[in-house]
Amino acid sequence: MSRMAAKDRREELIAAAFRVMIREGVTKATTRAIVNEAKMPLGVFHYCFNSREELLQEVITRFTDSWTERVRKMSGTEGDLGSRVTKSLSAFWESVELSPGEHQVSYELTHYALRQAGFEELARRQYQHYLEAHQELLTEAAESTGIEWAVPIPVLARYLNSVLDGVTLTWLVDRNSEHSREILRLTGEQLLSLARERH
Amino acid sequence: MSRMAAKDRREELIAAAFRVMIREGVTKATTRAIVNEAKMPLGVFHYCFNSREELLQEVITRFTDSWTERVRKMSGTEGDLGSRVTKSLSAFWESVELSPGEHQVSYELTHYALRQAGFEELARRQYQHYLEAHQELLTEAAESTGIEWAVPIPVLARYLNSVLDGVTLTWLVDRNSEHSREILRLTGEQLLSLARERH
DNA sequence: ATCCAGCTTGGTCAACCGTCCAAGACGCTG
DNA sequence: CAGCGTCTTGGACGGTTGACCAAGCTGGAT
Repeated sequence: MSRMAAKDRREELIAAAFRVMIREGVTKATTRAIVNEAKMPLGVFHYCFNSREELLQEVITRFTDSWTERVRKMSGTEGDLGSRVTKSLSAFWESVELSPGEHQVSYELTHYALRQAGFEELARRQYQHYLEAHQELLTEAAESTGIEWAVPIPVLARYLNSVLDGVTLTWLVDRNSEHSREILRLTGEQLLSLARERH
Repeated sequence: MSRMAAKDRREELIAAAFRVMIREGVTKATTRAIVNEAKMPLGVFHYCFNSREELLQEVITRFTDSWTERVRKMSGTEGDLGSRVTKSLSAFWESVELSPGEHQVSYELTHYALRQAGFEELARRQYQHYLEAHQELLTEAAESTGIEWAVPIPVLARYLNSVLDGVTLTWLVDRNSEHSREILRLTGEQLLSLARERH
């Protein structure tokens, strides 16, 4: 194998682990499966990482960061509240149908973290960031369209996050795209009914 | 060990497996952990089950059946639509806070089934039954209070199921009971806004 | 040219896993 | 009591896993 800095190898291993997880699930992402995917000898693994858990931790944090960033970019910048909400929800759903594996892995990682001693905080941080991203989305939408929400933003953000989580999970199981889209449309309407003129 | 029919041992093993899963997670429910929990020698396992998968399959189907039955019993039988909805949602949430482990295991089993070859159908059946249970709940509530839903029942049932799934999952991570209850209250209101006089 | 920190590699280890089996013990039936 | 289906048990097998290590290699600094 050509010589490579440990830092660079870490990156490639993380990317390889991510691919394996999407293809075969988190539990199947063993040290051997990962180095095999990265086309590296087994010994590399524990030269770059102290443990498999350390890699998993890295995967989780990167996953969280990349997804929150993507949520932030879903914010539309023009049009009235209705079209902005619709556009955001459509963008979300597009990402789900485009890469279902990523979302499936996301759930698996959450449940893995909830069970793994010392990882609970990572799961909490994950959802904390999701909720904050949705809060920003709602806040910005309200401010730039001159309305205010009839419900506290943190609660509304959690409502939004929950619906998206639930509809995604259900879709991952039965792949009913038609009904899923209907729910997002319905959710959009419900959201609009909670907006009122700023007093 | 005192003599016992294989059928009876199967039941005890299933129950033991269930306890182990709640305590330590689905992946930790190994054949040895299960027989140890049931205080039986290891050899018993493959005398009662052809494989670990066969046990898992049994656990999943029983879990599904027991939960759908519980959902059906959440249907209130008196009062107007508003109080019935509130009561059902409260009953649901009570069950979540009372036994979080069961719900956590439910998610883990779903994701396990989605990855296990030949188990996809089991996961589909699980959510199919949940959706049907919610449909019955909504239908019965509408009929006995003289209203009709402004949205097709299957879609509304999926909406309800998604919200409950999402809020439960989020709560399992951050345990924010206050906000979770707020969401259920909000969901109840949204539901009521979708009910109209039968024409 | 020498040196040395950093990188590479294959093999090895103990632990754990699902599965299987031989040999025996039990208890009902004829 | 003899026979036989059913249950019981401890041990064993092959495979996989995370982790570790000794030995060698590489390439830039001195």
